[in-house]
Amino acid sequence: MAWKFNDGAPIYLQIVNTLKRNIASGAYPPGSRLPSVRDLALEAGVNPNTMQRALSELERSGLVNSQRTAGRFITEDASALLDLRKSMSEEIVSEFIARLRGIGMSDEQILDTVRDKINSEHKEET
Amino acid sequence: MAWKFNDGAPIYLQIVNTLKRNIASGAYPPGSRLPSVRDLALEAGVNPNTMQRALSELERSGLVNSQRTAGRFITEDASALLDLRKSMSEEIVSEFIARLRGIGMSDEQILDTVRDKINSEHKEET
DNA sequence: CTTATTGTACTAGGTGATTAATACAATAAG
DNA sequence: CTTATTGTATTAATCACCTAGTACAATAAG
Repeated sequence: MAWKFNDGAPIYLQIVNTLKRNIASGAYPPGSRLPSVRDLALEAGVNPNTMQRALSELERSGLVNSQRTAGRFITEDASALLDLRKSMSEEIVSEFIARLRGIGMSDEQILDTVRDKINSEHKEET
Repeated sequence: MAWKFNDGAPIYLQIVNTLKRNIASGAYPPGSRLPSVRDLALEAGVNPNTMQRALSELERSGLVNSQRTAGRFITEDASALLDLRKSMSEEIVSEFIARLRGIGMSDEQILDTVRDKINSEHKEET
């Protein structure tokens, strides 16, 4: 089934984020082989060129490396993966706090909001 | 000085968000008059048409109303502003939690991360 | 060796976003 | 009344993104 592309941002950038997320979460383990460009494109429901472009971006960041005819592989570099995870959460948290402050919320309110949200979801155990 | 446009999302959508943020935070008080389309475009560093498009979007959501030649005004509807603030924070928090969960973080880790981030910033009082 | 698969490159076309340059009616301000 | 300002509409041109289709060299698999 095709992946979901929400905002108006370029699809290839959204794909990059999705792939990064899958790498950071371990869904694509270190050293594992990625599906081929064509298969990934089919899976995502986009043109192979678009997927190729997204993968080229990942290449530049060193998270994956391509071996001409054997396929693409996730880096074995454990520290790179730790860095990825850390930098991603850093960015996500910073952006989150900045956004809520931007609409006039205090730090206490921000923390409370997160706590409430998590707790309210845990209550929904029917 | 021109506004900052980060991601690859369409500028007019980013402008809509910026304006919503300014309304939600009270930077643009209820009933107050917005700068003209041309002035806002100049301030944001975009073409007047782009600003016009963003403002038309805001119009549809009922947050502002235009009076032909007198200018544009923020709605006086206090409840609409409360709703805006609430829905914006709802969306921001939901997206935030989903993102961190997406890279494999537990709810406890998420809460800790926010707490740490806020506390670490408070330490920086030279 | 033969063949299928892989990453990669290239051209072309369509679409939407953005800019540019005007133009106009309504009206607040003088 | 006259004038400047306002929101709004229109047309055209440019650019990035996306899709489509094709092609090629390298190599793993048979």
